[in-house]
Amino acid sequence: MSERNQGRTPLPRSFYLQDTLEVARSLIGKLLVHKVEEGFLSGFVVETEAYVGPEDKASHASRGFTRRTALMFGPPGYAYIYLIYGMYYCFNVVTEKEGFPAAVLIRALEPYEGVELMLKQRNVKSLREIANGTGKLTKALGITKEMNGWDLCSTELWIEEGRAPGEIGQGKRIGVHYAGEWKEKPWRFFEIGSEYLSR
DNA sequence: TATTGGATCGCC
DNA sequence: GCGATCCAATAG
Repeated sequence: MSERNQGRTPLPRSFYLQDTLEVARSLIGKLLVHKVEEGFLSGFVVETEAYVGPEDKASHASRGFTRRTALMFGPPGYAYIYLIYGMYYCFNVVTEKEGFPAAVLIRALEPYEGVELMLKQRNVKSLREIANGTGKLTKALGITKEMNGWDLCSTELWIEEGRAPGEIGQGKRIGVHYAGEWKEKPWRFFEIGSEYLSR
């Protein structure tokens, strides 16, 4: 590693190489960190969704290999970020081996470091409003399309060991009404009882 | 080149 | 419950 990172250790690429559902479940309790000029902006992951393979009609990759979805077909451990509804960014981590399109969408965080700056960037007053939604957490952490394709095994934007998660719940994915039978898959994971979940 | 609609959010 | 706002994916 060319640069010291104050002792912080990003999860290894082997973590993202695992089965996508396993990654989605294991991410609960991990810490997503963005290093900025002012310091660190971070939060514990409390809600995720898995998008798995070329058949999953809820996944962008179901349309095949395109310029947009190329990252999902690539090697694991990279950020897949896209603009939605013209205004908000969604942050995903690419999973599984190269050639198999899959990713995990991070839907909500429990704020940890840089709370004051995140409150300011979100223009809200309470902790629970900072990152309780996928478009909200990217704004809070300052994640933009510029970071699409960034290596998460790096010292700028990464995920590291966080804390032990509480009990983990599972349910249907949100906002994928167009996906036919695939919208019924229980591929959303969340920490039961967390005050920082979306919706 | 033109059209369409979305892995959302905040305000009415 | 609805409009914002823009880009990728399609169709032509």
